[in-house]
Amino acid sequence: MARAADLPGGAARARAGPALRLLGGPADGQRQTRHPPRRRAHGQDSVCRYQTMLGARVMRKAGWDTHGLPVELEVEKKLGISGKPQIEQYGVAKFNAQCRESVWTYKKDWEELSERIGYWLDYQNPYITYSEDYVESVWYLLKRFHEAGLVYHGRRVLPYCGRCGTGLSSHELGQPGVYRDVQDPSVTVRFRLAVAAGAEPESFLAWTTTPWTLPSNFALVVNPGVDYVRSRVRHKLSGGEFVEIVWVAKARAEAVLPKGFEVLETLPGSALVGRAYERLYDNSAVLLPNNVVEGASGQGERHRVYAADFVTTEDGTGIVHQAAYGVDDWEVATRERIATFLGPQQDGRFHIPVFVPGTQTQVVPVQTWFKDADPLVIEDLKQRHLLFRNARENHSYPHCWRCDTPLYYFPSPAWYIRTTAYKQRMIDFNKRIRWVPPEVGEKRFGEWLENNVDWNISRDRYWGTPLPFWVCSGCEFVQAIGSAAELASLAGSLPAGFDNHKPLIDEVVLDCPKCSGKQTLRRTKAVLDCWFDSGAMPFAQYHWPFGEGRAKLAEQFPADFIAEGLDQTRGWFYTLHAIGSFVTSLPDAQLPDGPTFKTCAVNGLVLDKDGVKMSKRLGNVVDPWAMIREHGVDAVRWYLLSSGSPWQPKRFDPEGLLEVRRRLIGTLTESYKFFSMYARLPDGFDPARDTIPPPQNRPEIDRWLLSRTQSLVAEVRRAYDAIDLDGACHAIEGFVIDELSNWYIRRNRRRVHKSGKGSEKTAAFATLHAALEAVALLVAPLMPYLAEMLYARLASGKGSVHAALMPEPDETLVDRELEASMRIVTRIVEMGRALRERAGMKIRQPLRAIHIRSSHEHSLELLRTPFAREQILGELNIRDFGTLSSDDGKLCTLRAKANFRVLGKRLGARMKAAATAIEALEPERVAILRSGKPVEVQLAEGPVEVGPEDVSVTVESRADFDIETDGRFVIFLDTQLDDELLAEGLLRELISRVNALRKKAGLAVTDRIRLWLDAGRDPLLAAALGSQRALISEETLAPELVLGGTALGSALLAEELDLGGGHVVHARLWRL
RNA sequence: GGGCCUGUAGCUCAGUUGGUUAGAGCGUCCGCCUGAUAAGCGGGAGGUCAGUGGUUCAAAUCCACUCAGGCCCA
Repeated sequence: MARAADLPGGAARARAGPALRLLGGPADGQRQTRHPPRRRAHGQDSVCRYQTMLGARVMRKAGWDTHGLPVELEVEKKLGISGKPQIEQYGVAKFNAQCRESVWTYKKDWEELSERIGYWLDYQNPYITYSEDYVESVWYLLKRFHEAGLVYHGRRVLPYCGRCGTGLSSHELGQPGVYRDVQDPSVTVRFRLAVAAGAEPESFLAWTTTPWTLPSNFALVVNPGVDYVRSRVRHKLSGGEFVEIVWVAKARAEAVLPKGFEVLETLPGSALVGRAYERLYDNSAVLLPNNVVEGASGQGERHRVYAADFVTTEDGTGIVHQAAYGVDDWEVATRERIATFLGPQQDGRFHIPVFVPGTQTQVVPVQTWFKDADPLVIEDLKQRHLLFRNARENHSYPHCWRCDTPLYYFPSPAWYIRTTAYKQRMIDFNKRIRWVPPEVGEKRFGEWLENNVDWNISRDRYWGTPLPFWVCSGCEFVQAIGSAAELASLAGSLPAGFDNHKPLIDEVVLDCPKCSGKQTLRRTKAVLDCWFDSGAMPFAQYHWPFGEGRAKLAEQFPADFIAEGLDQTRGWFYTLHAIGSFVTSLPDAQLPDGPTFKTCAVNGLVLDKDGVKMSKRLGNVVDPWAMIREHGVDAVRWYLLSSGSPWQPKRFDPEGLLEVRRRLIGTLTESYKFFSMYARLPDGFDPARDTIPPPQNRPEIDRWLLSRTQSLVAEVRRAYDAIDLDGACHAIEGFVIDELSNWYIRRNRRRVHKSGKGSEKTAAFATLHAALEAVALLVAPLMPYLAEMLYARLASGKGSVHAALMPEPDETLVDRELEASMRIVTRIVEMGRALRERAGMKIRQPLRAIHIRSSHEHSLELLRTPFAREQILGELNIRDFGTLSSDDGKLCTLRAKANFRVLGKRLGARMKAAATAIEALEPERVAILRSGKPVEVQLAEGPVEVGPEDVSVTVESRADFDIETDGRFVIFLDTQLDDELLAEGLLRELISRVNALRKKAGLAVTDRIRLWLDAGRDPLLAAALGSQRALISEETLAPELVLGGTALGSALLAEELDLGGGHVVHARLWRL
């Protein structure tokens, strides 16, 4: 098969047409190799192949996504180390070298698989996200973001492993075994009101399973819309009674408070907001600068009640303790601009001791592991009568998948891009993207943009694009670096072996321009979220804006088409959109002000046959190589693209591949074989040499197939244009199986069998050739291999099918009347077959006549054409049309049925009654309706006029002989047989049996035989044989035919053939 | 926990703006055919349209909730 590289100019084909600007989703040798077959590659490839065949120039630059945590994890595994401390110990330089190497582990396999499945990409000149040029482009982009004031430093709450000293990605949280049932404290704590209303102690009650976070408490939150009760509670103690006042959500009071509590007051949560309470602990823990909201720190008061919608009354007290170790908590802190304390730091240990307020009583010493603080805190609260309830509970809690350590959430420092600043621009641009299917753009992606939050672009890891931000240790001035040259000039010189990755880059120290050279700038330690790499590819793949990058991008921006999985909505689709929407706003970029990609085709994941996601762990992954070996690439591609909406998950069932092979591929190749077998014979067909009758001089059946072929071309092109690959598949499948093979070829076999030349035969070959060639071209984007094979043989000398132009429908060949006529023919034939079947009349037995009735005048006209007549009589083996007339209603009872859709709108509630009345209409009145006039129907509410369009008329048989009807036609057969018809039937049966004998004897289709037949004392049979010697000879390829008498010598085969109806013939045959 | 999507015959999937008896292919059963076909023809069985409630003359279709699965985000 032609490969990208084989075409003139390599992958970028120099053609006359406009460019299709494709953004290839990055290949990802690390993760995707040997993964389940994705539909993306096939879908994207098919669309591009189609565009190429329309004459477009398609750039097919391959790309490698090379950075990121998955790469690091793979290397950790390979080295047998785990976690950041061990990586540092191993050496970041060595570690990153391993990562760089590891990316290519599967390169060969990936390329080979792509090549094999026909995923047409240029691997000669791919972009690689870790390359110097790529990273430099990314730096440039980041610098532009920074210059535009869109980059800031803040914090984000992430699951953290204190032992490994690292945050975990959500992907890692999804690992099996991360969530485990464990027993944890479940405590309800009293937060004393700063000002009690009465003499009795008064508290807010809050519940937590993480007492170690209590020293870091900064606020309580309530749901403003929920009712809270102020209750008096009495506790029986050994020494007497203890009475107190507590606040909980009204809905939780029964569950939380002891029996006999007394509700004193009910208030909505909103009324509690702002109330102050006494802090549980003093600590001198780090007061976090609240960088998420700039300049916000300390504006909101600590230890007060705030409102938050996330508070529910499903568990706890309806009042929630807030510490900066939770996502919601952190949101409250930033929204309310509250400066927060942190007890345990990133190593999971308390760095500052915790004291009882106003005392020197130390509750939690320095270096305490966060989980070990739980009992210390509980014991202290108990001592101070602040523990309302102390219990333990089983719940699901996340653990580090590497080391089993319980995780905790931690507000980690992070760099952000303020995407919210140009959110509206992204929303507007999204409306200009053509999404396939549209819902993804409107809903999933649209709503994602509506709810846009700033993009956290930093990762505290090693193998990634280093963030090009140098920060002053003194004044926090940030210097963004936009190129290697800029860095070199500011630094004076770069270390030997500098490669713009960690760790060497971290040694580059710059002078702070703000602090007059006294302080130094050091690079922030983090690396870039590798999704930024992916989203930057439109620019970075050309090393924009350096060198020739500017010119190349101008040619290729924006992209016409991208395709990826639905899971990329917030991945690649978003990062492309977010980066592109910013870059196009830069005047000096000189790019069209619009979206980065114009069309986006989304496809679903492939699941296993039980609908479960494929994963190595479950062992339900389909090996693409094994599949291809067994079924072939074309079957796999067709299967994945032909069933179901491509954006929906696809259940992968190998049985389906078998079906594709049997039905479509089998039928198509056999159709071709039929053509080639006869065309290759000496008196066969040569399109170059033979005088081919022009279409208008060919028989109707040929013109029908030519017409259908053109209609198919139009339909398939429409489907391709709409990126409806499923639709294209179905149109092609229907044509090849039903029309080309099961109708045209079957109906025309005899024309081709005829020996010698003739315009009839040449016309059949030419027609078949045209249809097959069109199919080869139409399937080329979907089944590249079979298409190439067919095209090479059908159109030798014209080159690769993938370099050919997609045919355009030739309207002059389309004959809609003829197509309509054939549709009627097929319908009559189907009904005729059913009648024959029921009458016990085999097709081989000729019948005298078929009678047809129809009330559709036009249908009758179409039936009266010689073409329809020939097809029906030939296919059903009937001598003649009997009566062919307008339906007089004598054979059938007419019934009317209400057309609910039309009538329902008009009648509304009276619809039901009308339907009943219409069904009860007398046949005579139905006949009036059928003749196109309205009738009046009586309903309880009064008369209603019913027009012909308000009903559909059906017919029911009432004849005493067998008829068949589809409501439009009524047909019946004359099954009376005379000797002549019987004789012909016998003859046909005989010929069929003899040919079966030939096959049984192992003879080739072209072998000639000597045939001896003896009808014994069967006068009818004898007469039939005697009168049709020539026919028998011809049909059985038996130039030597002997009837009766003594059979000579030993035959190849001798059998007694039972022809049915008591007729038996003895047959012997010899090879000549 | 949130957003989006999906749930229709044994399997893979269609099912138009709500409208007649819910379809196709495969599989299965019965019968036929078998010299282009891992084919073809005729007929049959097989559905509480995930469930519950609602709107409506009318719901697979619209609404709400529940259950199950998927993707993404927490």
